[in-house]
Amino acid sequence: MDLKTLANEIEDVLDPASMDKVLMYYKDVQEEDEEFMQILFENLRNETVYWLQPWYQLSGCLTRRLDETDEKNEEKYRSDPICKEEDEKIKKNWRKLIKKYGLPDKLISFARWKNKERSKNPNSNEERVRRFVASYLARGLERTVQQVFKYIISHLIEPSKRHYTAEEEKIMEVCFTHQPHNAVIYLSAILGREPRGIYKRLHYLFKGCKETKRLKWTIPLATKLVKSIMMHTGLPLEELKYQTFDKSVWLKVQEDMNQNYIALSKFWYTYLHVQIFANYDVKLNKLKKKVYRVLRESHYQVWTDIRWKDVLKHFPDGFTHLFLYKICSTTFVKHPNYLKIPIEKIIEIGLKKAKMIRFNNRRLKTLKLGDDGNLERVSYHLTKKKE
DNA sequence: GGACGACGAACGCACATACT
DNA sequence: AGTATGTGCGTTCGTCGTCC
Repeated sequence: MDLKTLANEIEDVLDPASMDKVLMYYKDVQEEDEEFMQILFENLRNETVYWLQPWYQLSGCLTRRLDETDEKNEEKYRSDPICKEEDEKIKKNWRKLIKKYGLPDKLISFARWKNKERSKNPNSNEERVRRFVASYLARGLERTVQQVFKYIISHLIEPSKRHYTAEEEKIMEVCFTHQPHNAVIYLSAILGREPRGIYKRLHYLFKGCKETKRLKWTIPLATKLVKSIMMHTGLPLEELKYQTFDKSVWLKVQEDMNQNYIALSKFWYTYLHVQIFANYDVKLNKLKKKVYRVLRESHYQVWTDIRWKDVLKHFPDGFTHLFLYKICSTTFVKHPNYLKIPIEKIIEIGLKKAKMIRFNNRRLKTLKLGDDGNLERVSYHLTKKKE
C-alpha cells in the first residue's frame, strides 16, 4: 500500500472512518520500522566502534547537538550544510554497513524509528546500536554524529520533496480534522517529512497570522518603508546598512505598512538594500559574470553546494547574499535539473545567456534619499535615459 | 518568450519544554 | 543525561503574473 492508494481510499475527509484508515497505514509503517530495527538490535548488539573517532564524534548523544563549551581541541568540524561529496560518502558508508552485516537496505526505517517505548538510557542495547550505526555513517566525515543522523532523517528518506501533493494534502486534512494533537507525529512518519513544515501548516490553520497582500512596489511605497524603518530604529539611512532589526521593530513597521513583516523584510534585504547601498553603476550582466567567476574558483560541485553568504564576500559594499542568489537563480530555474548538474555546466549556460545582446544593458535601478526625504532614482552612468 | 518581481512554502538551525 | 516534541526565524527553492 502506498500513499496514493491510501488517499484514494479516503472518500470523505470528515468521516471518522477515514482517520482509522490513516491510522492503519501509520501502524503498518511503524511495524515495518520495528521489524528492521529488531534485526539491527540483534545483529549489532555486541558491536563497538573500533575505528578512531575524532573528538567531535565521541558524544553519547544522537539527537542533540554537540555542546562544545570547554573543548580545547583544535580539530574542527564543518558546520555548513552537508554537500554532495559528503552525501555520497554517507551513502557509501551505509552500503558498506549493510553488506558487512547482511542487513536489508532500509535506511528509511532507521531514520524514521523513534524510541518511544524502550529505555532511553544511552547504555541500553537499543541506544548503543543506534549510536553505532550513526557513527558508522559518519565515518571519515568532518561532521558530528548528530549532524549526519539529522541529515539522513531529512534528506535520504526522500530527497527534496518540496510542495505537498494533492494526496498528501488530503491525508493531512484527515489528521488535522480528527486528531490535531497527534497529527504531526503521524504525518511526519507517513509522509516522510520533517515535522517542522507540518507544524507550520497547523499553525496557519488554527492561529492565523498577518495576511500578506500582493504589493506593487513603487518608489513612494519604498520611501514609506524606509521612513518607517528609520523611525522605529531611530537610525539614519546610512546606519541601516547590513543592520538586523529586532522583531519588535518589524512589528511596528508591519503596522505602518499594513503588510506582513516577513514579506517586508524579504523585500528590504533582497532588493531595496542593494538599490540604496550599492553606490555605483551596476550592470546586471557584468555582475552575473562575476558570480560565475567566483563559482568557478570555488570548490562547489553542484548548485545546492553554493554558500551564498560566502559568495557575497567577493562583492563590494552594499550587496546582500539574498540579492545575488535572486539575480542568479532566475537565470537557471527554468533549466531542467539545474540543481543536480555539475557547476561547470551551470557556468557555461549562464555565460551563454549573458551574451544575449538583448539584455546586455540592464542596470540595477539605484536609489538615494533626496533632499526632500524621499527616495529618488540615481543614474551613475552618463547616458541618462528618461525615467 | 525570456527575465524579473513578489510571494508561498519547504528546508534547516537553534533552542525550549516534557518525559523517563 | 538522554530522547521526543514544540516553536521562532533565517535560507533556499518553486511558481505565477507582469514587464519589456
